[in-house]
Amino acid sequence: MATIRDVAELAKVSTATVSRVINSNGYVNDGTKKRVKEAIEQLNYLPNDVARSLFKGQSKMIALFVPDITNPFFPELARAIEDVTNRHDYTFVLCNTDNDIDKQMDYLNALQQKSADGFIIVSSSLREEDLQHIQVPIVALDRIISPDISSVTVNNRSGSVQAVQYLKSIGCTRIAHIAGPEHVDNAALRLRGYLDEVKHEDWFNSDYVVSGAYNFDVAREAAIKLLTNYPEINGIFAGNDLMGAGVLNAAASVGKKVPDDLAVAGFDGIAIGGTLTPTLTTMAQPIYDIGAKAAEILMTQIQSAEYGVAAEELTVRLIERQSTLKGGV
Amino acid sequence: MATIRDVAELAKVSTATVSRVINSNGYVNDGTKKRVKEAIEQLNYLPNDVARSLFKGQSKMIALFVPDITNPFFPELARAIEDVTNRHDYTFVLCNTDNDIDKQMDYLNALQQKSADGFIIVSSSLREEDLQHIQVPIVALDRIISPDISSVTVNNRSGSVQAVQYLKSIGCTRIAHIAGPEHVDNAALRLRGYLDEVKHEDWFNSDYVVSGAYNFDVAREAAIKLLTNYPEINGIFAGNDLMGAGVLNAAASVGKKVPDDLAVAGFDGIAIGGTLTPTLTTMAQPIYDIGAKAAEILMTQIQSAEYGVAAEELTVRLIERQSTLKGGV
DNA sequence: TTGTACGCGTTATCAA
DNA sequence: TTGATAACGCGTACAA
Repeated sequence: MATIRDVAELAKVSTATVSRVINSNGYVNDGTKKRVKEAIEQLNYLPNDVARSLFKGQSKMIALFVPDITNPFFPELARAIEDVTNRHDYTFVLCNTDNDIDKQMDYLNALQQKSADGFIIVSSSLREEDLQHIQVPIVALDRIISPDISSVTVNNRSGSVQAVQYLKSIGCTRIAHIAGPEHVDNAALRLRGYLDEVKHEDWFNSDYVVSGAYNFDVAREAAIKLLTNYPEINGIFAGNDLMGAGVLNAAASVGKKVPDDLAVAGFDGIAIGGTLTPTLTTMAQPIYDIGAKAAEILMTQIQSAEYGVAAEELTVRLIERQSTLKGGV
Repeated sequence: MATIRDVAELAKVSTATVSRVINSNGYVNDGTKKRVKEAIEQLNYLPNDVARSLFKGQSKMIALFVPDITNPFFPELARAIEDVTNRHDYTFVLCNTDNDIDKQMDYLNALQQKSADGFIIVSSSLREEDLQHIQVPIVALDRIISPDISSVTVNNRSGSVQAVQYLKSIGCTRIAHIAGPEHVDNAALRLRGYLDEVKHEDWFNSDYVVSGAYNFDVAREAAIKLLTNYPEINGIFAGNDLMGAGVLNAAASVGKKVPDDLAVAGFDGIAIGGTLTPTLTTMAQPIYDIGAKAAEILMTQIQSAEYGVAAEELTVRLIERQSTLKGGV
């Protein structure tokens, strides 16, 4: 690897001049500029980013923390963030945290030692105080960690209301809910939204709410019990698409036809919803937009130290698919 | 952020001694060692990795190139690699290449400038000559780029043979194949495996092979046509699980019951196969193991310059699920 | 318009 | 057993 000194020698100038040419900084004669550029070309010179980082205290590197990239919600999010990151000539680091506090703290330290310029964090365990020693911008996703930390979220509660209203509108008269883990903010909000819309119905029964743990198998078993014990149920709102898939499979097990006997809607809008049989109606989060927005906010905050705190709430939208469209499939 | 000099001053020693303590290098008196450690503790000192990298020419950072992390095959792969990477105190960089040559070259250059220590590459476009200027270890996944570059692959061809044999064994007498893109190595191999097993059957008909482009919708449409034109087909081997999902949906559209009228098997063993209705039988690649193996090889090669070339071929294995198990669902 | 020289924070060599 | 110092490659005051 050629260094700036090699270029300087070949072009018969000082390293300072080469540096000026590279960074289009300060005055440099057109003739010498040309000589320098030729030398760069000839030596196939590329500046050493590590030396730059050491000097600047910045690495042009940002990191995304997710619990597990294997969770189908995160790949699209990661893709969006990486796209923006790359467009700005930043490097994208991915960290799987399993929501483990120690792991997150370790990543945080390791990346600070590498002069990482910012973090985008999806975590249901990290608290404000865990982040206080971080000297670079942070954007929280999916939940608000503190009023001092920028965030991008969606309208989970009203989105759920909308989903349940939709199920009613297509004729469902007994609607159950498969809920996610109580301690996860968005799961709690989605349950609230469901309750907002059904708790005053005379048919409402608290047994219509069961826990599916955001997990396919758990949701499947829960749905089988539900449909067996309460055959009158003709609509299910699942707290996420993965559990929606479980409900679909459960329905087939107990001989309920979807959507004729039972309408099913999920939440999230992950890609697999469109590959199920029947394809799954869902309240879709604008996953790509969430990631892109978060990355843009982070880029802005990195560039201008005093940017303040951003708090964006994006909007979910209904995607109607076969699981609620009678005469579908 | 405290520096090594701050620690040195506080402990009344030179930076050299602090360095020795940090890296357990060379002799240092127990008493002074203690003083140094206390100073480190007190100042909350963490060594600056950028300075270290500059000195060593290594960054403790490796990168994974995938076409698109959104493709459901890659998250589990990425997870495995990141797990190993993290365990070795390396940082994991993720790059989506879209299989675009220019993008890959750009990433390669950018990461070399950052002194990245190694690359794991999934690419159907990168050629040996594109990689010749890279000075650090590379592991190729899913296909062999050159005999000089380490690789981890699976037995696509014999795996496909096995899949088709299995379909025969459960009673399929007319088996079609939805193939992936011809120019993708593994798709070509899987097609070969299918042909190995059926081309001499008297019922074999070249129209039984259709292209599904490794895409859900394309495969779905292709399968609908296939099942409509050739109602005698009672088994379909899809070149990957995504297309298998498309076949499942197609079957529902044309009123074919899976698995009773039609058995379906896919390839890859991605997680969504287990969330479909019916769940999808598949020839599963050991995705996590592939990633972990690749990462281990890379780590070894980074540590010992002269390690030679590794070429591992792992084995796919059949996972029987509802789509081929009569009496299932 | 250009060059000199220092500093960014480490590690390793050499001498003491 | 410890310390002074050069080097890693770059960017920027400051001087010329």
